[in-house]
Formats: sequence, C-alpha cells, structure tokens
Amino acid sequence: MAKSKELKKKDTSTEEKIIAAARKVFTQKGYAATRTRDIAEEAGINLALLNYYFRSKEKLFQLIMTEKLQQLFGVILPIVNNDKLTLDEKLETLAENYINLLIDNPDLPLFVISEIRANPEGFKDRLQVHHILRNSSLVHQIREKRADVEPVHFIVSLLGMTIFPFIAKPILFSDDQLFKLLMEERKILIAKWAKAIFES
Amino acid sequence: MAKSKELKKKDTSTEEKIIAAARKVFTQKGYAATRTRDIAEEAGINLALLNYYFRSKEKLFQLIMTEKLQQLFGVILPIVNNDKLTLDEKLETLAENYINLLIDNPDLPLFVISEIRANPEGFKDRLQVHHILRNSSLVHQIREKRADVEPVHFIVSLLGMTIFPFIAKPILFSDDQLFKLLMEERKILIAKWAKAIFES
DNA sequence: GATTATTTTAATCAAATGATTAAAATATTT
DNA sequence: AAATATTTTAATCATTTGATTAAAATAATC
Repeated sequence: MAKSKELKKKDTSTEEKIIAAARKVFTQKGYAATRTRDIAEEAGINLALLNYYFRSKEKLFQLIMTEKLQQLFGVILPIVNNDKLTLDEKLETLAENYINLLIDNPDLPLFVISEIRANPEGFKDRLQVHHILRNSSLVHQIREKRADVEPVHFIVSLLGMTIFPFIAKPILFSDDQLFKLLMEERKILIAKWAKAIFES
Repeated sequence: MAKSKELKKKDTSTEEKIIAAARKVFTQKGYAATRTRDIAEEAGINLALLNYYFRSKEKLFQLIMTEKLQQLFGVILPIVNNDKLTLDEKLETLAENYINLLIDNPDLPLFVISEIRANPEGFKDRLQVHHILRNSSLVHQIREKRADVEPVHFIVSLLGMTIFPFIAKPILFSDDQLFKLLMEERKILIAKWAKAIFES
C-alpha cells in the first residue's frame, strides 16, 4: 500500500497524547496554574509515565511555548516581509489569515503574552518583533503612505482590532457560536477599517 | 487644628502597606504565581503579620480584584451611559480617559482578563459588559449611525485600539519612556480613527 | 513608668505538587 | 510461546507554600 507510513503503533502515540494534553492545559491555565497531574489526567495516562517521557514540567512547557510562538509569528512574517504584496493586499491577507488562525487557536494570544510577561528574560532574543515594527516591508510601505505618523501606531491598531476580541473573549462574549460568526464577519471589516485609517 | 483627621499612626498604616504590596504583586504575577511570602516581603513585613491582618491569600486577592474591576469599569460606564454626550464626544472622552487610566495602571487589563479567564464562574454576574454592548447610550448612537454593522464590532475595535497596546506591551515595547510618549500621542489618533471607521 | 497594642521571631503544620522508584501488569513484537 | 517494550500501580521523597501558634520584642498610649 502506498499510504502506509508507520502504522506500527496506535493512531496517536503516547508522546503525542501527552503533548496534546499539555498544549490544552498549559494554554488554558498558564504555566503557574497548571499541575502535571492535570496534564497526565487529560492525556489519559498516569503521572509516572508523563515524567518518564518528559523529564520535567519545564521541558514540556518549553516544547509547547516554542510551538505556539512559531504559530503566532509564522502567519505574520511571510506576509509582512513579502515585497510582492501591496499595502492593501497585506492588510487583507493579514486580517484573513490571522483571524483564521485565532479561530482555531483562541487561547494563543493570551497564553503567549501572559507567559512572556511572567518571564521576559527567556524571550528577549527569540522574538522577531523588533524587525516587524522597524524594518519589514510593511513598515516601509506604511512610512511611504503616511510619513506623518509613527508606523507602530498603525500596526498596533491593526493587531488590536484583530487580536483583542480573542483576548477579551472571556469577558465580552458568552455565546461561542455567535463569537465565531462575528469573527468571520470581522475579516472584511478589519481590512476595510485599516484602509480607512490610513486615509484619515 | 482643622486638618487633623487621624494622625495617630504612621503615614501609611500596615494594612495599607499590605494592600499596596498585594496590589503590585497580584497584578504583576497573577493569583496562581503569587506567593503570600512575596507580598509580605514587598510590604516590608513578615508572613505572620500578613495572615494576622488578612486571614487568607484568597481574601486579599478578592479585595484587589474588586478594586481593579471598579477601576476598569468605573471609567467606561459614566461615559458610555451619558445621554448628554454625542457619539463623537464619547469617542474622544473614552480614548482620553481610558489611556490616562492605563498609563497609570498598565497591568490592569491583562490582570483582569487573565483572572476572569482562570475563574469565569466567580464573575459572570459582576460584569456589566452585557449592558455596555447592548443597551448603553453608546450602542444606541452607533446603531443610529450605522444600522448595517453590528455595534459590537465598532466597540471591540475601539477597545482593541485602546487597550491592546497595554496588553501586548511586554512583547511589543521595550523602552518604557517611549511607550508612554506613544500612548499620549495615541489619544487623539484613536478618536480620529474611530470616527474614520464609522464613516467608512 | 506602667499599660496596652503592634510586630517580629522562630518553629511548626498540613496540604499540594513535582519528581522518582521498583515491581507488577499489560501489550507488542519476534 | 518467548522475549521485549510499554504502561500502571503504589509507595515514597523533597520542596514549596498557605497558614497557625506562642513567646519575645518593640512601639504607642495613657
């Protein structure tokens, strides 16, 4: 059979079960409030096995954090740096792709921000934010269009309109279904509004 | 003497010192990551005395949380509900007052959101959000102006542009002095941009 | 200066939690 | 079926952490 890669073990390996559980618990409760016992239970295995696979809570956390940072920046960077895209195209693509990502990972922003805040030293270098805000293709295009306003203001507004609803979700929205609908609507709205801001 | 209220004790009472320390540590690290020993140390007293004044970590936390919720909504409600203010006046006042509040309390939004997320049950009722989003004077004015778009979209954008920079501060901004300057600038920008969004 | 109130010291608890271990049980492979 | 690998059981450790206690020390008040 052509599609037989490695069907030797179960559909999801134990390691994967643990990682999936860690992903869920860590992103939901944060590092400090997470107990390794929670992760083991969520994974459907016992604490001893968890510590057999990953030697410590910290190691498991780093794994998840690295993954989440790549998710978070993985969507932005290719767009922000793409010289082929016009400013308007960037705005449209960013809103669309970012909201799609956040609909699938609603906990992502609050998790990453909270943990970086709790332990900033460990991230200072790993973040490519400085580049996005100062040297990216996006920044240059913004400067060209509006030399009178610091580009960071525009970018923060764009990110704010996009990310904030997911961060404030626990406070602002109770109906999960409605929330998803609104966020779908929001893709076009944000692109439109971002353009309006540049013209104002 | 006319201005002698109660000069019997020190300039700041022990109780106040503890509360101030709790305010600082809780809002910086969150409930789960805060140790009562940290608070005691920050207050310059010992753990025994802290537990003598406030019988538990939880009690002290509730005190701070109540205070922070009042801060957070105390600025919004009087504006959002004020029928005397036009929509544009509301936008201007909100941006101005909210950013002033956040400059003095940069940790406020991330703290409140994180803790509500960690324990939503305890807040479901205490939040007047539902009213702000559905029945406030602001909502009515928005609906009048733009019947084609769900008002919550506008409000979320306004809040996003205002609050998000303070939430993302640990990631986006390293220079504290520069950050303050940018936020000052932002007051007028947000009001202007919010208006532009309504017209677009 | 004696009395009262406040704070510290230092020891200690109990519970929670991250982590380890060895042996038994179960599943997988050969 | 035998050999090997995986997982569970269950007990146990060492720390951390919230909380309490009684006695001593210090400060404030009368």
